Amino acid sequence: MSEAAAFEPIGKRERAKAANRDAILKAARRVFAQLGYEAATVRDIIRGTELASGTFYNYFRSKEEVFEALSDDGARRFKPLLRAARERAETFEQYLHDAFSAYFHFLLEERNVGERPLDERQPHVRTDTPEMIAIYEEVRLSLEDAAMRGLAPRIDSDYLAHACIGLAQEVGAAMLRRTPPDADAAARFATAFVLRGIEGAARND
Amino acid sequence: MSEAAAFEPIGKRERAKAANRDAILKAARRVFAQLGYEAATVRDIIRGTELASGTFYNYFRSKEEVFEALSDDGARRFKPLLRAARERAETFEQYLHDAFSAYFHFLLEERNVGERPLDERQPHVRTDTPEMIAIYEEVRLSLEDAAMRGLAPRIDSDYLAHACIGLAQEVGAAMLRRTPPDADAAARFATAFVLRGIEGAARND
DNA sequence: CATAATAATGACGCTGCGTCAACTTCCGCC
DNA sequence: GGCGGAAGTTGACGCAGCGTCATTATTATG
Repeated sequence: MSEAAAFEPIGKRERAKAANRDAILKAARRVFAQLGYEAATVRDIIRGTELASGTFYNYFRSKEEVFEALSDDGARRFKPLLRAARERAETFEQYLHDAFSAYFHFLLEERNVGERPLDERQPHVRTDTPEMIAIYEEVRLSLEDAAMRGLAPRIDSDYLAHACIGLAQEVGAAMLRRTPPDADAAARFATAFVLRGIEGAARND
Repeated sequence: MSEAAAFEPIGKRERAKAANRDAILKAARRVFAQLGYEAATVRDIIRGTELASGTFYNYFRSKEEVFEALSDDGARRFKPLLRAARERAETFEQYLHDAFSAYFHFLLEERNVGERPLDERQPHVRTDTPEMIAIYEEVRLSLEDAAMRGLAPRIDSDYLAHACIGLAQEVGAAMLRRTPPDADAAARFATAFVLRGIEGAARND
């Protein structure tokens, strides 16, 4: 026992905190999926754990903050994929395809983790957490970078980034509604669309 | 007095109902703008009127339903603009431009009506009301129609419609954040982008 | 082992929810 | 005109979730 403790450098306290935080996030994911974000309450979340109601507030200030933590989490897992696509890409088209493909596959996986039947009546909520804003920046920088290197025409990169993101969001949502969802097809669509779209928009600056 | 009443065909009851419903919607618009949708409560809304709390529930089942009514309202006002653009258009490009232009100008006006300082920290909420779904259908049909008549290539019209809508939403939001917002520039961007984008996507079917 | 530091607990007061019996207002009819 | 009933309004009520905080339990430290 004592040896086991010796092998474990971090304190019991620290471990418990991490575990609690995790339990809350896991429960929240479940509850949001089941009841929908709007209907869910802090009490519902905490009931999904072994903890007492007061404990929740040692970790998060509100339901909203939990949601942000979850989004942030997703964004944080996704960002490296995007960056990898950027670094790996040799052509602009390849970058676009990899980025969209990564996003659509990511969406698929996330949905499966949530394993909800996806009852499409609940209002869609989207928060702009720091990590999500960072993703926007990543996209914008990639596009500007490509423009700099002559791979893509110069263009209003702010609008362009937003156009790509909006497109990805909506096409992604549409993809998820299909049976079976085909992330690769969606990625091909988006890539082709944006690739030529940029040329069109460039002509118009 | 009696003549005035005679000139007024509809009953007092009916008029009061319309007025109450309207008062609630107006108050809700104000409250949502001021406190943000999430933070707003039914009580806040009803306090913004002369009515009693119970009366609210004679008109709406919940805050969500009020929000849907407001969105529906917006969508209902916007739809004719879209349809007009479709009927007026002689080229596909013109249709696209008119549609985007209508949307971006519509956004600008709606914001001014709300006259909020637009404190960009509140989460963005989007509900798919019947009227908004109808708009999606309108867009999709327009695009299919254009494809049929050979004005635009045949293409996955579901993805395409979603791409256009997502693009319009995000670019529209970005436009609103600029000072001053330029709806025409945004419309030109979106039109050019989509016009060529479609060609690219078509090649990929 | 004693003591301090830290975190978990759940009862508490408060606020908003949706309901409903009582009340008010309006309409149709004699 | 005025009476009866339908339609609509009202606000108090019971209930549930909120966020807090004094208390208790657990862990770290010397």
